[in-house]
Amino acid sequence: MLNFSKKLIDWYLQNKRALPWRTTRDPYYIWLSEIILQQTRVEQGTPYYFRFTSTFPTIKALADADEDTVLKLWQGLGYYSRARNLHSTAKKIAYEYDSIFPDTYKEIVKLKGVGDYTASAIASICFDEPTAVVDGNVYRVLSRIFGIDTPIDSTLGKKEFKALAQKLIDVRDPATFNQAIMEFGATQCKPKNPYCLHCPFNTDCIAFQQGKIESLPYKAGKTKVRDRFFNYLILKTPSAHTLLQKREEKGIWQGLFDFPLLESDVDLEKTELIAQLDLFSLKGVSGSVAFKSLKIKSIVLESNEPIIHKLSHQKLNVKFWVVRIADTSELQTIPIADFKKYAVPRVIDRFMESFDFENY
DNA sequence: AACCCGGGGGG
DNA sequence: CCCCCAGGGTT
Repeated sequence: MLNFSKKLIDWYLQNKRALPWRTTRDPYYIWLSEIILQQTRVEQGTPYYFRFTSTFPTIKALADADEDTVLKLWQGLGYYSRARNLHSTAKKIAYEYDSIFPDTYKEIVKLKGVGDYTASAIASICFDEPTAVVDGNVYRVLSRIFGIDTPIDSTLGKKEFKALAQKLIDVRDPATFNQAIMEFGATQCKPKNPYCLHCPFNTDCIAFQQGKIESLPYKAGKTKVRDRFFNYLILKTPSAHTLLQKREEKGIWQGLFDFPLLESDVDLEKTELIAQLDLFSLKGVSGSVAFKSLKIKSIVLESNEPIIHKLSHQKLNVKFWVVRIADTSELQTIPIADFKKYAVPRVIDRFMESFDFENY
């Protein structure tokens, strides 16, 4: 096509949104925005961008924070490894690179939590390096305009689209080109109901000409969702304390806190739960503590129906059980009033918003 | 190559 | 209900 880049950039200059990170080329802010925006819509990520830039105005401020503080600020955004890698990389840049952000794609892509897309975005936007970004928007725009049906979730597809984007990029202004193609995908060449009728490419676009807009981009993979059954035990002592435990192991919500969790293969009734509690243990002050060894006063299921919490590839069936126990020195309990200081999964935060600890 | 990792919103 | 979002890491 003749002058793809010029058409695209002309469209962009007329239609771009005023986004907060578009007022700077400081690699710290661009990097931060890119990490926040991974698999995340602009509207969802923007409040977090403001939160982070105001709490941590410099990369050193971020580096010097506790990981728990960073995770708390990230709470609710999901994909928490992004926050852990963000913090780890901030420390590295602050203390090994004297707070100087690396300035080439080759060096940037080595950073933890930074892949091909993010490195290309930072290198082009901050340092004018002509390396093409390929995100979900770019797949959509290129697959449609050029009529490419190679699966975007295949190795071949990734290579093919990267090469095409790299061929098309405007080496005179890669920063604008990269942002333009993403903006175009986000607001014009949308997944559903794109604005084809007044699209600057509608005479070129193969998908539009052939009526294939709905079927492109093509994805081969199918994500299968597995069912899990979570029983959270909300301990309550006479002094209004409860127990939160940090999730250290790999898996969902690593680094966040939650209540003692008994996972089962199926949904449990109260008698079944009590049977399984025989073998259940908690993280205690010194080693694990058998649930049986506690002085149980009552166990009450908070709501009859499990709360359904959907993740991309898991369907969580969550029940909250309130367990009144006697005071014990075996457990490092916290005042329930301190709950809000901890980074917790969304499903727990939401539950606690409408839960009255006093009633039990 | 396949799988894992959150949460929200649009249609 | 399904799909997608300024993807990256691990196995």
